[in-house]
Amino acid sequence: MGTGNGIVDDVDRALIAELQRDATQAYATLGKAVGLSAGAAHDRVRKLRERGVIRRTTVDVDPTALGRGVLAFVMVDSSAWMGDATESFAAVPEIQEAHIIAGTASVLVKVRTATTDQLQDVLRRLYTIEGVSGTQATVVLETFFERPVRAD
Amino acid sequence: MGTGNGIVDDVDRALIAELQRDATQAYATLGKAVGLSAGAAHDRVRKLRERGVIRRTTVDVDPTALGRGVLAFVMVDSSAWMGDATESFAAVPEIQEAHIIAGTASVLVKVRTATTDQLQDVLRRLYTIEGVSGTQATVVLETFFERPVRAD
DNA sequence: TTTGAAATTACAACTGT
DNA sequence: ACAGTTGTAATTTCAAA
Repeated sequence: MGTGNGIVDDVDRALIAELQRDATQAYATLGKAVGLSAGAAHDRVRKLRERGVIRRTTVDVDPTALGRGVLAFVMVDSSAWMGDATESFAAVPEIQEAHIIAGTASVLVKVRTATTDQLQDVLRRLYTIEGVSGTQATVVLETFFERPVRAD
Repeated sequence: MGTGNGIVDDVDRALIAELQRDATQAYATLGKAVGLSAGAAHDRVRKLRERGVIRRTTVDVDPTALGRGVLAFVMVDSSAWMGDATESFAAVPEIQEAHIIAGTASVLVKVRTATTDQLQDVLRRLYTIEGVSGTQATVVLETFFERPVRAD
């Protein structure tokens, strides 16, 4: 069960850490950083992708530059089981993450909007999801940091 | 003030959306997807990087495969101003994100550990940060989705 | 599984429009 | 600001250990 098929050794972890830092670097550079030839580094990274350890190569953007300067976390209380409400939350583009949480029957969502007015509008739309009985929004004043999952 | 220097037009947004989906694709492919030549696409992406709109190219990993299968959000209450406690939180490797939030003097952190025992240990270490007076941990049972910031 | 080399392909800079 | 060209550099495949 789970995705954890196969073993991720220390070299794999070092490769992943390097790729998290900069996925544009050449395999020769990458290999040198972990003590491997370019070809060997290429092979291991390919396998990490095949096995799903590396899910994708992507870019990190500045949310403010894209008009998503307001960040908030919203607790969504519900009167029913929300286990298969994925699509309902995914349909709201401003929602970046959605998690089912322990405790009360709730979903925790991470929301990014341009303004607080738009945040309010997202809350309104959350109430249209079946089973949703309440929301508690927490607005972020300053982000200390957001970083990749530690690989080592 | 802010990072939002210059304009991000619709073509830039389309480029970013494509790169978020797959940053390994060639500039020729990327250009075709948005109706640009390879060189023009390359030019615009370079400028987006220079301006800091694109912060870095990185890889998304499966947390479980790296032994970070337990996800929790922790509200950290404090008796003092936490405005310059960045380093204290950054020093805890299991903390993936840390944000100052409105309302009470608090920090919201996103934590990933292998086990709930390790989560407990992180909570213990949080209490060693000066000014921290309490924590409320919320464990995630299931993640619906985690996706990039919407570019369009 | 790694290395090393060869063929393919993409990158990155320049020029012209 | 975009397209086309070109030299340079990287990727990717393959044979061999």
